[in-house]
Amino acid sequence: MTESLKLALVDDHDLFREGLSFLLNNQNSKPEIKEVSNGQELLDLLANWQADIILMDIEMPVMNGIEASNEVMKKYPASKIIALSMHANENYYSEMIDAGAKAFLLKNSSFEEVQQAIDAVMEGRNFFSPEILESIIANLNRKKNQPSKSDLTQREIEILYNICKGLSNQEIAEMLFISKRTVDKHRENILLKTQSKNTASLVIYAIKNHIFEV
Amino acid sequence: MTESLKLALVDDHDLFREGLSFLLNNQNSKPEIKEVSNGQELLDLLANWQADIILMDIEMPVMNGIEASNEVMKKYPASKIIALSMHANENYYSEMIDAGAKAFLLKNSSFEEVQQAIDAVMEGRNFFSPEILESIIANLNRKKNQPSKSDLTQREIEILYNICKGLSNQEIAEMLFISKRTVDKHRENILLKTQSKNTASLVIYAIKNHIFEV
DNA sequence: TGCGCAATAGGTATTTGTACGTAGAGTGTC
DNA sequence: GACACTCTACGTACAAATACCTATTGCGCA
Repeated sequence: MTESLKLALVDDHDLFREGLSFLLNNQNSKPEIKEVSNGQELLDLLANWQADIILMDIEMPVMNGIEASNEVMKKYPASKIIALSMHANENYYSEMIDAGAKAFLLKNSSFEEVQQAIDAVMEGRNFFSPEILESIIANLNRKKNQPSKSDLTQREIEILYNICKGLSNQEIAEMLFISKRTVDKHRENILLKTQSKNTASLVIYAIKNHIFEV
Repeated sequence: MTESLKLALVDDHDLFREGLSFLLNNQNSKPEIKEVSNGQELLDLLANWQADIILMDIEMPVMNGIEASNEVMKKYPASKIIALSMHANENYYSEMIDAGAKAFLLKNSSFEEVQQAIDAVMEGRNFFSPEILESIIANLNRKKNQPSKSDLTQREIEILYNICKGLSNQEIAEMLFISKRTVDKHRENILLKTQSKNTASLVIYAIKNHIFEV
């Protein structure tokens, strides 16, 4: 008899996890399932139990799916990670794929798609929800038309984060022990890089790009 | 033999719905379950099939849970609505309760809590996730300490919306065919009412209060 | 060793936002 | 008819943000 599939479920929404776990348990081929509610718990789990497949949410407290995937792939490069996201957000899937995810599903996928994704990654293939594929194609076209301006430095992200918290340049300067003029300059550069024209669009950018959470 | 419980599941995330439906189906008392993916579909469904309990998501396309609850309670006042939300957002639950919801669960509740909520509403009681209760208490204290300043007029919401889109007061004035000084004044009033100190916090407020979507 | 880049900082000018006044016209309500 | 509230608008002043300059330091990479 072959060993059953070992499957880790990583999601902070207990109800979602419970439901999915139940669905997975009621297939013909019963996998061995372990549930955890964030990336840190996953790493703790994997220390003693090697998963074949990891179904991983992205937005999670303590350690999110992107960090967790990076860590997992460093330590266990053979892991098959299937990302489970709420939204077809451009940044999410590119970061998750960079981090080593083999498949990307939306939470409004059907369970059939989950099964397809599992089959695919077990055979070494990739799998993406149709919505994700659309979004990837759309992005490819966009990126060809305009040079990438969207990578902020760590310092710039820090400044932007504090802008979103409602701090003025003066206040940010005091907090970071640098001159207000330096913050002015950073802010100017951030506006340029993000192609925003004022504070309001800056904040929207920060939220869309998960630099600031509401 | 008593009739089985009639239960409507309203959520745009198929996978979540499938999982929950499966869990509900595997209890001792099997309810009759119908699934729909937004408020409009729910109303269509109820026209021919009266549900005892409606498990309803809040954030949904086409028609969200708040609008849907309002409509449902107008037409079928005996309905027992259990709200299922992603976040413990103050505005959400107060609006859902206003709209007639009898219980409020978070999606990181356990399935046991779902069962408790169903039992509670069937007996005419209310049920809230512990996190929601905490949040309600916290809000009560806040509201007692400071007079309510948070209701913006329609015009103010319109101005705020356009601020979030990155428009300057001048541009908003031109768009609405009013003086820039009037927009200045509106903006000032909005800052006051929302207790924000600048554009950045204003945008955050707008997003938190669903005046602007990212 | 030279190059690019991130982080720092200043000069200067203009635009935009914030703050505190006042006030009329319109609407709905008690 | 008095009152409350919204939308409109202006005066004035100061604070903050935006725009376009230059420039030094340090660090890593080719």
